[in-house]
Amino acid sequence: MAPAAPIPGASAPASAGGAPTVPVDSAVTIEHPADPTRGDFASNIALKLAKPYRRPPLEIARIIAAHVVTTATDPDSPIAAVEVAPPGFLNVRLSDHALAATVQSILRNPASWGRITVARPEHINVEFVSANPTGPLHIGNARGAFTGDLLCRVLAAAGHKVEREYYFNDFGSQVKNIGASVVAIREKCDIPDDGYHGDYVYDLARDLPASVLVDADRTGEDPSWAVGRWASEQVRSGIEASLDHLGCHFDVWRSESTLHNDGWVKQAVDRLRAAGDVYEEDGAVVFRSTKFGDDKDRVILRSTDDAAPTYFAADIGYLVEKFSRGYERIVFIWGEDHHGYVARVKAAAQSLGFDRDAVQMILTAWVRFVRDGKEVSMSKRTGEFITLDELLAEIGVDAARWFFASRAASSGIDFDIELAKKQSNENPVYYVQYAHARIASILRKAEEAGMTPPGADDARLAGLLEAILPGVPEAQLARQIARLPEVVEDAAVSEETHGITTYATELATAFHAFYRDARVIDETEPDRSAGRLALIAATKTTLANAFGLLGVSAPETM
RNA sequence: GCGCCCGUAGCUCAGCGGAUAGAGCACCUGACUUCGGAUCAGGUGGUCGGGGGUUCGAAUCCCUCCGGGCGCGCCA
Repeated sequence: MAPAAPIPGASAPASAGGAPTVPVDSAVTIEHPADPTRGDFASNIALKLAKPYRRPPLEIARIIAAHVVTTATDPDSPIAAVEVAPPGFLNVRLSDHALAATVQSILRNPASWGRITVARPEHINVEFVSANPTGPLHIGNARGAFTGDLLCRVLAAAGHKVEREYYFNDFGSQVKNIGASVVAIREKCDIPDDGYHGDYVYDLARDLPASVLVDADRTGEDPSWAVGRWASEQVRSGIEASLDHLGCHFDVWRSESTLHNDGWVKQAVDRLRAAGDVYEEDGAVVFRSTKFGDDKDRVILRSTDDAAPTYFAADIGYLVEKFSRGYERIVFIWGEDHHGYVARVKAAAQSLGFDRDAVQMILTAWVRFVRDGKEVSMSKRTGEFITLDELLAEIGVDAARWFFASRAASSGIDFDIELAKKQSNENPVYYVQYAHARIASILRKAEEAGMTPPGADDARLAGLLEAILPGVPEAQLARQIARLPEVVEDAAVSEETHGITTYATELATAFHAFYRDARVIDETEPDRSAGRLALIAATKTTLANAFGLLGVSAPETM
């Protein structure tokens, strides 16, 4: 739940003289106790120091607590109390003053609430989806879209500079295959065995402009290629429209052919050669990837005259091209069926002289598509699949985003669209959105009653907030609000986003509980009402910003 | 055969070295003459796949077995 935060400088203990130097590693953590009555933060540092100091953890904890308490007598200290709990935890409680200051800062600058700056911001390229434009996106491809879009939002919120990229193949035989399929339908012949059969292929055949065939005829080109290029561009722009509908935008669309035409592939092969990491075998050129930990060496050219590069060769060229743009980190989001590919791409990066750790692969687990409890195979070739568009039409963007955001990338999903439709009304996203709409409603009502929440620069704000925070409902809500930045950090570090949906749900629960116990609009208690209005305004901002991380809408009414 | 991922409540999933293993859905019992009941309070439900080991402490780390998924083209 909480980040495993190393404590800076924790190897310099405060006890008098003769203290051993204690190596502190990531095993020392500060986290939120599962039980909120234990305080706002808990650390296991005393447990970790017990062994090197050869003292009981409880005793060490008491020494540290005594030291912290003396500094906490300062009225401006954010720490209100430090407690020691068996077997040696240190539990720290935040002061109302600190909580009030947090709420105030949210109201002062709502847009930046939850945005943080990590220790080392990077320029990161994230490539995802990258489905070949041979058919519309189906829910299998779509997982990468959800995962990648969410990751990019989180990385950006954490202070990284992020560029989103889609790589598509317009070079290989699949292009010709879809062209041949379209041509076959057009000429009322049977679709070839390796062709495509979905309804969209028939639509393409219907929409194909005659000029494409005429031009091919004039130049003497195989019409399958000419039609294939036309068809794949149609499909690609359809994919872009689907992703747009999802709220997922790409900064760069890169085609494989540009890598070949602009010389990146050749340059990459030359560099591998210069590094002495290629050899020739059976008339092919082979990259010695085993030198860098791969299981076997990989063919990069199918002949020795620099012709016929393999798909892998294009990927190596792509690595060179991407790094030439100055990224410090290059992330690929792949389906787990590509896991065998990780070692060879990292090997290539290393041979090319790049940091292999700057190349990172995130693998998403399989989505099994089930209908009536039985698996249905999805295939663009057979045309049997559920498209992203259908999914979004059936259950809506918000419910779909929440569904995928709630699951770890590594967690396999059984997707039953009938079940998803049935359950979409039960999707927790509505529960959280309801909390947001309810706050909006209260704020509207307050305005009608002539009560506006105190502004961020209202001199009375701090005092009004500190006056209400001793209240249990207020304090619990404020503590939930205050967690957003660390939730963002957690998500950015772990590169998993489901903590955000969990957090948003917990925040909504905290608000609903507050709503039950604390009446906001009360003309007889103007000061308390003003403080509570400020608190729920900050809650609304926090919910809205969490939705922003998820790409989910924040409705004023439902 | 080799490699990677995954087995946690009836279902879908969190937790990934700490304090009593959690949430949503489902099921059961309650709660509105006041700011939105798409709500709230409570309850039923678990050999964390099995077995060893490491540790003060294991769902979490290591070994092993069982079950499931995915890879192991000069395809893309």
